[in-house]
Amino acid sequence: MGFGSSTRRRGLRWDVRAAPWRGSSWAWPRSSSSWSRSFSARCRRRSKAASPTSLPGQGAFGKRARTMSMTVLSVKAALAGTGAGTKVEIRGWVRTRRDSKAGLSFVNVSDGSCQNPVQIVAPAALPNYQSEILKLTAGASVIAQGTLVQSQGKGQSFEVQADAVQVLGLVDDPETYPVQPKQHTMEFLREVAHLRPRTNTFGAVTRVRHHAAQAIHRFFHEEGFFWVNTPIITASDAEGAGQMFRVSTLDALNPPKTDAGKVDWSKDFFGKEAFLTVSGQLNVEAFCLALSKVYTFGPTFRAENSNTTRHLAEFWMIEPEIAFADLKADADLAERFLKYVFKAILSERMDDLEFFEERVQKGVIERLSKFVDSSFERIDYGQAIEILKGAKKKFDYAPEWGKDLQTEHERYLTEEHVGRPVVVMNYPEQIKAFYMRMNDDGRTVAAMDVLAPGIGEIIGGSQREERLELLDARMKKMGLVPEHYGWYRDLRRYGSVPHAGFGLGFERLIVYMCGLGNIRDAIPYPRVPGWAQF
RNA sequence: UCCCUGAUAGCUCAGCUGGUAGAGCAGGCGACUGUUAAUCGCCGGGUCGUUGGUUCGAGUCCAACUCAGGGAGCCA
Repeated sequence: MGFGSSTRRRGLRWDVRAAPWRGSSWAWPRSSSSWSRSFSARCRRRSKAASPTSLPGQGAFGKRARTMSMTVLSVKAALAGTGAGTKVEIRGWVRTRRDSKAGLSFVNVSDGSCQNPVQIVAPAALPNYQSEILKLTAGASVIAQGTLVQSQGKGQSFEVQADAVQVLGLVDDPETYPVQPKQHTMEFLREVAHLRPRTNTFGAVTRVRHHAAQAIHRFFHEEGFFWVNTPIITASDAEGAGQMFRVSTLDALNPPKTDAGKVDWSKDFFGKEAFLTVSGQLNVEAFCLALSKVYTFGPTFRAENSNTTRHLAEFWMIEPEIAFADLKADADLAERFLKYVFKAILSERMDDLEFFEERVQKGVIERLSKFVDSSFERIDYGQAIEILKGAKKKFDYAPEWGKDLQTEHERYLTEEHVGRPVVVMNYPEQIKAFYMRMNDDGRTVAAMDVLAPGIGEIIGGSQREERLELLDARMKKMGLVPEHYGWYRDLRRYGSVPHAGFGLGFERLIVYMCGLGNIRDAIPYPRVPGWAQF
């Protein structure tokens, strides 16, 4: 489908500079490379005693620092002018350095607390100005102490007039330091996943991801849900949701064999075959039928060989499950849920959204704003097929009752036909999972997909089949053996009630909110077929 | 897994119909400056993904392989 509409091979770019704080030329003298070779040695010296170039009592962790009423500030707090006029300490990493003949250098420092860096004004009179400050390059770590003042220059309201700039770690060989103050492709930065958190984009993604996760827990908590930690290792005979990663302690080269010559899994750690979970849904249903409103939020693993912009082998999934509920209640929950999370990001991380708007994808803010303000349309799958058949638009795949909706169909429905989020409900039973509840028409099940403009399907859910006979019938129809689902069937034997839930890939939510073009950039360390570096 | 496209300097790219490689940024030196991706001058830097093949000659043409991106399928 492609999340970023304009994303071609090298479509997405960014750089480490923070708008509107641009970098500059920041040449530093290096008559020889000896400083770099002695770098680690100097670090060791520095850790033992105050740097010889440091001012007395200025060491950040020195004894006198505590007696000087120095306030350690985040960059975020400093830019907000917290404690203006007082002595403050800033700790972070250099983004850019600009030198002035007027006898000072401007060092932009970031600590990840917010999008923009703070400008440290370092006068040439500092004892380590020649020896260290002029050698600062992107990525170097510093602790700056000084007075937080209103900036004399344009582009920022507050800056720090430094009394001391302690250099903790310089950058070894700045020419090859991967995170340069320039545009980089997402593909390149994936190869330096340990350094990409230092870029504006990944700082912003990380902050949005955190706020989204917090908002999700807050939403469920406020609605009376309980968070259930379903198992990551599962020995279920079948879960029926894709290829699974095997978990085993057997010797892969020489496993124990049965008389029939097959691998003897009874000798394995769990006494049977075990895998990484592909879904917590079946497990959480048991808690739903006791605690009424529950959800999972945890890692999920799929061993599918799918190499796309929207699949990961390891991702985080959110799966709420509600008892005494039907499909309509499920759809209502999905609508409240998405709007709550998007509202939270709009109000809490507008600085990062503005960055995405400017550098990653135009229109992301409007897309989210419209989303939270519009009511979701609800249509039947059958209606959807009729709408698609009557559409003037030519589809690569002709819509047909009984076949699943293609991405092009979903996007037509939500973007062109309705123009806002759509919930498509009641799909043909043959294209949906065994646990979905059979409708009275005998040919559709109570399944739903939430389709959103700009992405297509974002949530999939269903009312679960709570009637044992019908559940067994559907299992058999789909070639599953009911006896393999003993504990799951028990839930229908002992006080069964109508219940429903849905699943949502956390990273897909991040992609949508940030306007990213590839899900591999929505998770700190992506795992996909052929790639598990870092 | 299938289809398409691509792989040239630390990064991003140019290199037309085959005649032993260029730019911008980054880096080094210098000039200039309360600067904001500053600007200007000079300099260093590439066995053109790998292996074969065609050719007098291959970054360029062919084949295979490896990796990457996009799309599809599967799905969240």
